[in-house]
Amino acid sequence: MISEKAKVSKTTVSRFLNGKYDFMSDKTRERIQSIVEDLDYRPNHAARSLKSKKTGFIGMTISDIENPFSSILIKGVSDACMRNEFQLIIANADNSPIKERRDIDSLIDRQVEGIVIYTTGENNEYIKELHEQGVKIVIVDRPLEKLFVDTVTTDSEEATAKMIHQVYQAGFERIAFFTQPSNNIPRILRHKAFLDASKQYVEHPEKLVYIAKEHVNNAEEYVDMLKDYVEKNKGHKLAIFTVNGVVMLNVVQAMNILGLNIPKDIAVCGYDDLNWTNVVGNGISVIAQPSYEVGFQGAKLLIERIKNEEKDYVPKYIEMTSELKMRGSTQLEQRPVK
Amino acid sequence: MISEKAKVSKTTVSRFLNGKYDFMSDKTRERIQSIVEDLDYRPNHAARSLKSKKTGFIGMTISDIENPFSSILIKGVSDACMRNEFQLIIANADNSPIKERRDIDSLIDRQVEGIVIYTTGENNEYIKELHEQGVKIVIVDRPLEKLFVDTVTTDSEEATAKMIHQVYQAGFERIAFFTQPSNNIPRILRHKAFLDASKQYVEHPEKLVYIAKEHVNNAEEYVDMLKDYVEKNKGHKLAIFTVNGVVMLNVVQAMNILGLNIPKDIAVCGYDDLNWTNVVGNGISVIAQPSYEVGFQGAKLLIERIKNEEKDYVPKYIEMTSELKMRGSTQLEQRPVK
DNA sequence: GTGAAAGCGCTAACAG
DNA sequence: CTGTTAGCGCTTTCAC
Repeated sequence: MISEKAKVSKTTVSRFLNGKYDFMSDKTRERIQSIVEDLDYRPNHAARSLKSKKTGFIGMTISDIENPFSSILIKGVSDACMRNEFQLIIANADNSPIKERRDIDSLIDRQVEGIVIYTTGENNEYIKELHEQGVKIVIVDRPLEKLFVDTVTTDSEEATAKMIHQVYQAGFERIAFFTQPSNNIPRILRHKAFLDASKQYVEHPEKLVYIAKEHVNNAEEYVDMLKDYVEKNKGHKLAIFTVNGVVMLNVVQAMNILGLNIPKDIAVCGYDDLNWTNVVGNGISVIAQPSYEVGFQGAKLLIERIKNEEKDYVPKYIEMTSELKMRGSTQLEQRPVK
Repeated sequence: MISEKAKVSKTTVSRFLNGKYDFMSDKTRERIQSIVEDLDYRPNHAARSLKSKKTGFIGMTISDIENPFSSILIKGVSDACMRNEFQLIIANADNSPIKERRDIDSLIDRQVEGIVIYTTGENNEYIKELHEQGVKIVIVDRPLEKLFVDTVTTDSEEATAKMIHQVYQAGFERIAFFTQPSNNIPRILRHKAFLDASKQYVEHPEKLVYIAKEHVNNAEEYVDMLKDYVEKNKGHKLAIFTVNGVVMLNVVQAMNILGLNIPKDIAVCGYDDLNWTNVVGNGISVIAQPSYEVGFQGAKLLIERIKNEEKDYVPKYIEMTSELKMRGSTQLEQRPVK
């Protein structure tokens, strides 16, 4: 098509399209250029991929796209892809490990050159298998149990410990840990950090752990846990640490239902730094994870792996630092209103 | 590969892979089947696309993926795609019309079979051009000025009017409209609906319109607007209607800074039903848009268009009904705490 | 029922 | 500097 009009071979056109201008005269280049622009010509990606074995696709599986946490992570990944001329394909696992597996398969079918996995946490074996088969993978945010593959995550243990210490030292006498089942590493780490950090302030921190059901926004369940906590710890200055943003929202909601005030009745702190947290009460103290950076660095790492095929793979582990944003919710004295 | 092992031609294998079992004996079918399973064989999508002209890709551009509103819309689109065996490719325009254009181009380059556009609102001409060139497009959430192409959206005018009426009738004497520049249709519609509905309750509703800058979370700007509103309307029961969730968050934040109480000092209502809105104060009254459905129906419509090529294109316009969720923020008397 | 052959649109090796 | 040739992995005619 182009080649005919320009009276050159398609090889030359191909060269032009790939920017190999050294291999042709200026005149040829200009001639092709004008025709390409004239026709607004778009090379066919499928054909290109077929021949070159490079699709320019990167896949990403998301444990739950509805989680507000996900969007900023996606943005980081997406930006890193764009900058390197990769096109991102996203698959939403909807919190289902089965769907996650299917998603990964489907991405591989599409010949993605690498996969960014924000995992449900229950496909470790399968991911390992794929990695060993040579599928390029990077794990973001939620590490796998064994670090056999590149991973970018945040410092759950340190950040959690720091927050617990700060809140105890602010004068609160009990901190409860509101969490969900420990089916992924960050939760396990945060749980552990909570117990470790707490034991120097209270006798039985494990009694202060409340585990809510996963994937359910059940106000009642939280109301019950809250009641239990208040009852068993009467006469003390209470606080709650939430394992993630979903739990935090539920806790705040349950407190509203019970007419409990933050922080007068119970202080609240924890993950994540969602945009509403500085709008509730006098602001909730939160741990802000560098999610954009996690996504961006993760994808960058993956792209490096794709570009530089190395013989001996040594998995990289990058842990990014979270920031504590201390706000009104963890002060003993409530900030005067007005 | 497969064909060798099964001692049949690749034609037959191809037939098998495409489920054309009528064209082969049971024995052949079984033989191929077992080999395919053995080798865990995955057909190459690029090659398939090249020949068949069907990539099985659907593209989607998002005006701003960080907007919490986007994720649920994406989910709807994604689900509809999955169900029809399309793979979704997402591109984030980051609120930039220029990037949006590039994204669309890039998707077309990838030979997507159709594009779902959640537009920044400033590429109408270009979208029209593409549509006329035969690119399959569906517009979701934010309609274009002229409805020349399939569109799925919500009933902005009706919902806004309803909310305004309800709040005035609840006894509030002024409702301010906090918005952003009218660079997309829903905002224009909501603005219009606000003015229309308000004029039977106040003299100059246009004086109650406050336009914040776009894309900026500038607490100060909102604080200033808020002060202005309070000052100019002293002695009245005040309310605010927000054009979207971003504005709502900013308004609530600014009220916090000023120490203003919802709804005692000012009632707040508007778009959108973000998960935190029932956790602030006694809950904020909101308009809940059926975003998932908009995404799902939009993609479904697009897929129908892809599957049934028709001669004369008559654009469809689907308007879905939003739900008003009335909560504590618009009650004259504050619900007693505790 | 099955296969041979052609070709989708492109890139890469080799030749000139 | 440029073109010829082969072929990526699949589908699709057409022939047997």
